[in-house]
Amino acid sequence: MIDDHANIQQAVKIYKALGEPTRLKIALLLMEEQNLCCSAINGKLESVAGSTLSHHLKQLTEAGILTLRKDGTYIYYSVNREIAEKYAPYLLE
Amino acid sequence: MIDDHANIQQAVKIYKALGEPTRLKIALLLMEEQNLCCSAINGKLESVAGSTLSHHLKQLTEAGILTLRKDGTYIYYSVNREIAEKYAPYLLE
DNA sequence: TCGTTATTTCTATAAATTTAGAAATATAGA
DNA sequence: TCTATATTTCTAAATTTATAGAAATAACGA
Repeated sequence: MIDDHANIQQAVKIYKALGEPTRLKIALLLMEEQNLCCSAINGKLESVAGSTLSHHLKQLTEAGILTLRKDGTYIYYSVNREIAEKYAPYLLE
Repeated sequence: MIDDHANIQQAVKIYKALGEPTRLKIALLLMEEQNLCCSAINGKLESVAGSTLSHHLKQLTEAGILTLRKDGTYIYYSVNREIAEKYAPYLLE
């Protein structure tokens, strides 16, 4: 049955998160250079408001695509490679 | 550079297509059983209007996830395995 | 404590997407 | 040709999503 598929909802979340240009670029950026903080990511994207970036990072994180590490005021993001391999190896190219 | 990535737009299209529950289910259905026609697919989904299904199939096809073969009045859909492997091996599980 | 920087939450608006009914198109068979 | 079935296109309504400004929260260093 189709329901054998582990958690279709989770997969939808992952693909929805990656199916938006800004978020896909964020994921690709983080594949090139792990452990970037919000403002570093923002510096590499063209004109996105902080609040918008925060919203995108939240979606990517809630989908499990990104992990984060807090250090003081900063939050460093990285790609979860296991998720990328299983759901979107395109990111690993 | 991030732009080394072949056709980010195409990847966005693919992930956007898969990031919607009905469309992801269609793709999973077609992994189980290739060469289903519109109405056969519709019979396996709960209550979707024909026009809605048509719209979803169009998106999946334009993203390259599905291929089609016309035979008379019928159109048979299948998953493009190369695309699935590269972008969404989750489908192959 | 104060001021600065990093990030999030709240709120509203604009844009995009999902959905389906109705009409249109296409093809097969009687 | 007529009829029935399969699928698409057109249109519009409802829902969701992306966006950013402003205010809020958090943590650092002076």
